[in-house]
Amino acid sequence: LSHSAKLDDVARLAGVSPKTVSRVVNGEMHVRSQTKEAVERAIARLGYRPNMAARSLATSRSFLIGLVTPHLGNFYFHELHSSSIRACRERGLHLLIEQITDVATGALQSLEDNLRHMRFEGVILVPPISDNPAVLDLLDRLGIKYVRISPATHPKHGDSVSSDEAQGMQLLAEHLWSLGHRHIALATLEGEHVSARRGDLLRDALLEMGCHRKHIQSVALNWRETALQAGRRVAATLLSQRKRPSAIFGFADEAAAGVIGYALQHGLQIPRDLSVVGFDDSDLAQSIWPPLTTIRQPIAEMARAAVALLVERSPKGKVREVVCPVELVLRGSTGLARTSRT
Amino acid sequence: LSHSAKLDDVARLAGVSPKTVSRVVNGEMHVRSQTKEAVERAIARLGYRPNMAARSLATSRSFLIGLVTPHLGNFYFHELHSSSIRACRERGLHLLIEQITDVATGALQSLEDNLRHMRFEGVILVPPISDNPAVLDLLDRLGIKYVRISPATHPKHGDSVSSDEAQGMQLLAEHLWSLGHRHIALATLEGEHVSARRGDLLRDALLEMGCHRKHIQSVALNWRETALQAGRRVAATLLSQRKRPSAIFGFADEAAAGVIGYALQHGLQIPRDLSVVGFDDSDLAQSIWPPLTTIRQPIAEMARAAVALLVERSPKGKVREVVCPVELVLRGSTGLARTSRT
DNA sequence: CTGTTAGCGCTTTCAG
DNA sequence: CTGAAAGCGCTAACAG
Repeated sequence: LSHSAKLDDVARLAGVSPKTVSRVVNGEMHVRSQTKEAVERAIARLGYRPNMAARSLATSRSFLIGLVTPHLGNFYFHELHSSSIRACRERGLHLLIEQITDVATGALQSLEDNLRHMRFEGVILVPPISDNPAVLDLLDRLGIKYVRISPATHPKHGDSVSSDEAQGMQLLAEHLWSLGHRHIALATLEGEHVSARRGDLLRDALLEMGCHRKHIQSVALNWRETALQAGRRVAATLLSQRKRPSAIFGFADEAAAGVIGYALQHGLQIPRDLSVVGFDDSDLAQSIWPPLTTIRQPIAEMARAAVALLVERSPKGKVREVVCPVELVLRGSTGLARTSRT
Repeated sequence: LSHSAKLDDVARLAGVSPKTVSRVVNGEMHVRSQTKEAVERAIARLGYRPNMAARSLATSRSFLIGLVTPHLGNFYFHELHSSSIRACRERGLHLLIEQITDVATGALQSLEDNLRHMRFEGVILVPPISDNPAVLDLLDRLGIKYVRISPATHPKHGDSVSSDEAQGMQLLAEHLWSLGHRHIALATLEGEHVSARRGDLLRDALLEMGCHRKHIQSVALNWRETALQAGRRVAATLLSQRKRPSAIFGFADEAAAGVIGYALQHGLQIPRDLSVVGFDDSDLAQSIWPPLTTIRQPIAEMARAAVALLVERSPKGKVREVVCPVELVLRGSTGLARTSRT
């Protein structure tokens, strides 16, 4: 097992030409199974592994996928990152994470540098970057394929993979409504992207169900604070009102956890006095008490779909939009609404 | 701005030889500033970017650093990952994350495949993988440089970067002791690695301070549940005892948060009835209520040190062990111990 | 200080 | 079904 056997070494040992070895390695057909076996034996004996750089140079492929993501360490992002790594590996590709904190400043230039340097075969855009026009333009200009995860704006602008957010919000609305909740508060994120959109979708679903517009209250949170803090702040605001909502939706599980934390601490019982729902089905959802009723999106599946879109050539400029089903996960944070109070 | 200008194109436009361009690109000296400027102008005009693959092939360098990490999405790991990415970028390297969930099964083989395929220039080992003998052996066998983050076992086995855990535990012990705490419980993780070691260090510090051995109670948690859940479970156990500790240490902020959550929910006030301390100074520490007294380790600095160790050749097989200082972060989760109770 | 030559390890033509 | 030649874009080693 020499320190690094080359293709030629394998060829010599197997008594064939380099090209034949290459064929076997790349799984091309038109190789007699007998020679193929001989080559495979030689490969095994020498512990041969193709040299990525050489292969890249010859094929002008990079075998690299980029993941452009903000600097956020919560469940959703982590899950998306690791699922993407796995999805790439399944196809013999490698994933490089390009973290871009601040789209405003020189970060965009630095992203451009990296994109041109790495020659990614495709790029996955994580929200809210999937809605960032500057990044979209950059990619278009560089002619790099990309797929947008859960975009909320610029429809038909590139391939995308989303979960069925509308369906999720519908499920949540039905669930809360059926429990008798009529005063519902929505904590969403400000800006133009999925999390922000969730509030609208939930409101629409509730209105359609017959909920009074005035009984739906929404609070837009900013990105400065952690979702947990934001949740606490929202709870503080909402629960100090004379007329309190009987249920609160948090744009993410972390926010919902913040709401619960604040409520418990101030003597409310959940779900007796307040129902809380989240989004993501993160590990937190099961870890806190009471465990969170929430919506699960199939992140691993979404990552796999994204890589597939990148790899499989799109049919003649057709924009492809994959939508994955979501699931309502019922847990202990929701219960019957108590008879209305002042 | 052609779609991909090569070194030769730049050379032609600048009226110099390819080698000279190469020199400029790689910042070698011995280039007259006049020619250098001409080359730089040509590079700018053509939007030239070196081709990684070609460069790799020629230099037999990969410009790639691997980060071997378990599948864990909490603050510590996220911070370590993104800090490492940045640290690599600062040196013109790229970081590839190799996630290895289950060291037992074929994961080790798959890791070997990847390591040999990618030809990393070095590998960063995240705990508890930094203590995994199988992985260490593999790396030694493949002759790949590595640096262990916060190893707890196999001392002197490769370069390492740690935070000064003993100092951290000392600070925590002093803090709790000075507040009058005499019955202290330690929630640690089972196994042989940093988090497990913390309990011992804290116990030692407390003993030295004069704490009765019998008044230090420790609970070892397993990896099955989330840290938050583990924290809740520990709290449930400890707080149901006749003789309750007046302070609890959680091996990580998440665990401490679990303790706090459980305690609040069961009518205890913090820190009036119970003081809680954590480790990491994660975002959670500031987000929950009361905010957590904890130890901060300088993760970004540690990542930078790790990359530095990988890049700068070690002096003649000397094992280098970098230890970074930690910091006690005082917040609201600790307070004076109440006069002892039954 | 600058240029020339050769080749990194693989894959692509294009012939057998 | 298999092989020979040429080259991907860059840099090493040597010359000048």
